[in-house]
Amino acid sequence: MPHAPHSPPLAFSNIEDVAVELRRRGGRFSGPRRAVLEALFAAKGPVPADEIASGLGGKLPVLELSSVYRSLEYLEEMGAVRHVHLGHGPGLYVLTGGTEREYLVCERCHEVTEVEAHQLDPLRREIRERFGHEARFSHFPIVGLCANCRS
Amino acid sequence: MPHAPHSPPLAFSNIEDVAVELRRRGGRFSGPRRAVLEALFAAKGPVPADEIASGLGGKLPVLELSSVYRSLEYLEEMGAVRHVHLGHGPGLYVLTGGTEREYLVCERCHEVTEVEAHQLDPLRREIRERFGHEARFSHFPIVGLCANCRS
DNA sequence: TTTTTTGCAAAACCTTTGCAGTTGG
DNA sequence: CCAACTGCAAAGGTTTTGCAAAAAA
Repeated sequence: MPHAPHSPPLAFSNIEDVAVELRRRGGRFSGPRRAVLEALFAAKGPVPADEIASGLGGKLPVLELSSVYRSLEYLEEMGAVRHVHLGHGPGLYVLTGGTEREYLVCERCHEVTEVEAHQLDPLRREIRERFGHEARFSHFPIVGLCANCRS
Repeated sequence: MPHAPHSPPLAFSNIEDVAVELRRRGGRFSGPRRAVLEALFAAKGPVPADEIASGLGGKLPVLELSSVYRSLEYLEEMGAVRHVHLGHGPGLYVLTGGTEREYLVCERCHEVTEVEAHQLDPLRREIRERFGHEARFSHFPIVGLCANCRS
């Protein structure tokens, strides 16, 4: 499947893959780091740190919020995780790898539409040609009116 | 949450125009509101609330930060002001009206490029056709690598 | 005078940090 | 064992809020 995003997509398809890379870098695969990864693998979309800390509503271990932030920071540095800001709330964390997703948010009903990154490639080309800027829509969403709210 | 005024872009070209509309809505044209507007008219780009509060570096009156936030909120509700988030710092406020501007930010060198809104119309069309979403790029920037950092 | 708005202080919210103790390798 | 990591507590940065006093109309 030919989609060539920008950076080499370290696709970690399971927790053990992350553990291996983490140890390769001299890191330790601690309880909290494992639990954060479990939460992220279990989550269906981007999640805030405090939801991870509270064990995604009860099924996973409860963690110290500051440790969650530190784990997320570490995992982000190693490229296993990224975060997005879809509005005014807290940052939301997702696993990288697999099919990269980007976000459209409706400013009226706040509906969030996930799209696969390569679906925005024509836009990226347009922007590159026009402004020389290589757009990633990976940190902030495209905000506007969804089809419903337009009418 | 991103709120852009959906109604016709009221273009206020000077402070008195805002004052008139403000009073028409039953509001009062107080000292702080005037000072906030002066700061925004004086600023060359989007500015954070605390810079407005401190009189843009000395030439304008010093205001209470909470009053600045309240004034900005009011002016935003009446469509004279909007705010953007160009990164992880505080929100940045700008006047609406006149030539609307949108922003491209380089994720490496943090350079901010202002573009006139209509320059993004082809992108908007593309997005509308593809996702039915009427994009405004007015609240978050388009983040990516600028021409320089790409090479 | 009446209602809105301000100033101040305090809190709320999200995130980071210092440090002593614990733990993974 | 020892560096890396965690828990806890505290602080940092941004924005909001409650309330009595001040000011606009």
